[in-house]
Amino acid sequence: MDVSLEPLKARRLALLLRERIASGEIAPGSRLASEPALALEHGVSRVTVRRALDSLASDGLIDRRVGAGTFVREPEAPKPIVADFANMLTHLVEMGRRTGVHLLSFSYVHPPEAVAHSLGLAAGERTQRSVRVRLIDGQPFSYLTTHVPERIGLTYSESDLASVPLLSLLERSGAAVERASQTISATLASPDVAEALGLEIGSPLLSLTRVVFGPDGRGVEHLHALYRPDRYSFQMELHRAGDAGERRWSPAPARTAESADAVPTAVGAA
Amino acid sequence: MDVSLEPLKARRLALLLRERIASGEIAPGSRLASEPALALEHGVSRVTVRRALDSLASDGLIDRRVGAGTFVREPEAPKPIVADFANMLTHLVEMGRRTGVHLLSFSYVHPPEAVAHSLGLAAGERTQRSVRVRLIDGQPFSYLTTHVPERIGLTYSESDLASVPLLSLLERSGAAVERASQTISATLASPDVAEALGLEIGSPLLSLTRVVFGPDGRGVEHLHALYRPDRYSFQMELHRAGDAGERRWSPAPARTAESADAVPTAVGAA
DNA sequence: GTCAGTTGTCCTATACGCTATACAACTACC
DNA sequence: GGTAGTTGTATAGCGTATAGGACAACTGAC
Repeated sequence: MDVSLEPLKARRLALLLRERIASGEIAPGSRLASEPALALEHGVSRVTVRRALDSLASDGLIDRRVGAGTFVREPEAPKPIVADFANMLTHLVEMGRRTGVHLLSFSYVHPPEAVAHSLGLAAGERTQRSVRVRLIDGQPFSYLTTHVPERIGLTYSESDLASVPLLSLLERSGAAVERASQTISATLASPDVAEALGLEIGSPLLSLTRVVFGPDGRGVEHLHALYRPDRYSFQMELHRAGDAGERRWSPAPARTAESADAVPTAVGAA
Repeated sequence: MDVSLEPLKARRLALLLRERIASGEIAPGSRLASEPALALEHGVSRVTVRRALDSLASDGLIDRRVGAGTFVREPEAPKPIVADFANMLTHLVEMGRRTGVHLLSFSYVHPPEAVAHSLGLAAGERTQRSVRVRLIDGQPFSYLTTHVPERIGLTYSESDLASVPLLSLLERSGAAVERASQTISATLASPDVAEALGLEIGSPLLSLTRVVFGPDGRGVEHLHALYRPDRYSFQMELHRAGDAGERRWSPAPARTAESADAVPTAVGAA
């Protein structure tokens, strides 16, 4: 995908409509508001509206019919992956086997201070840094940047990383994983990430930062993952735990990956 | 909040630099490349570079000193709220008491198809729709849209909703909550949400969709929440559960809100 | 102090995103 | 068939982002 120099207002409107379509707020098959109506609604000229729609049309999201209107196309979309939480890492390992991986970068570096601190490294200690893109059905859906302390990273090779899930490699090397801490947030696609994931710059991304610790309490892996929200989201079930008046809840070891995939897409794709 | 119309190339460069700073790739306190150097490196004019830097400076990310250079400022982090997962709803109830709420909208409507379906409503059945903005320290951080079946919504008033947490209202009305299903994703700020949260249109947002069910299996509440990622993020601890070779993990009833706030800001604020 | 290098400010010229308007071709509906 | 409403196309003009250059004020190192 070429870096499309889409102007400001047009780009914003395109992104906004894209989101509404992806979230099901505008149902597939239904007619979009007319170009003049959209222009009025968003306070832009019709030319700008058309540029935004051009972008959606070229991505096959909408169907324009002269004299009739523009319609939301039925998504031939491969259903998004829904990651379950209760057995999260298990699921990830399975996924690593089912999906493809592109290794974009592999090197030993001095990690950013934040990474070094979270891993508990000594000053000046190096890490193995890898950047990978995960694919499902040939479509990229996640952009992973990992840092592993050099002493551990040396136990496997670059080609290992391109084929075997990292968690398996870590266990194989004897660096047992004991616990992990992770944070979920949201961010925008920077140019390099956008290109790798086939997105426009400034598209929304799910962001996950996970630090995995070994039994000795030392950091084993620092993962920064960026997900395309239209192809990947997190799903969990909460069940009541505790007395009636207590209002305590806990995540439940919910459904399997298969049943989770059967979740209504309008919810799962949000 | 004025919609700052940041141009194309400047915006891109600003985004890129913002990411490099946030990720720690450019360490706090260190000097940035000079403006002419950045211009050359990114193939833009110095004017454009300066516009990008203006944006970062106005956000307090960098410090420009005439004759010396521009430096990455030490983040005086306004600590973001970190929501813990294990006891999620409990935390939410507590938060509802500590934080402020603005009720933006309150009405009875025919819900979108996706909402009606997830709540298990009959065709044509109405819901009570409310839009609220949550504040912490007077700063908005979440935009909540809820749908509650009409029969339940009638048990409390508009003013109740503006002061008492919705979950408490539901329990007070006898509609005991049994389990919930939720999905986490990411999206962009639409104009109305952007204004309510004090953001620019197109800013990234954490998106959470939760459907709460009663003991009879019927839907009690449909919540669509949008969070400012710089003020709110999700945090969880994962602990190994199961045998050594099994690689099973489960969320842990982790730390309290206080200790969670002590998480390195570079991670929590990503 | 000297000097290379930095940010701050101003200028001109060009490129282009955006608006506004008009009209043609087409479609769905009455 | 008529008609209102739609998308497709073209035009002109305005505002502004961008490029490129020049100079001043300032800093830090030598």
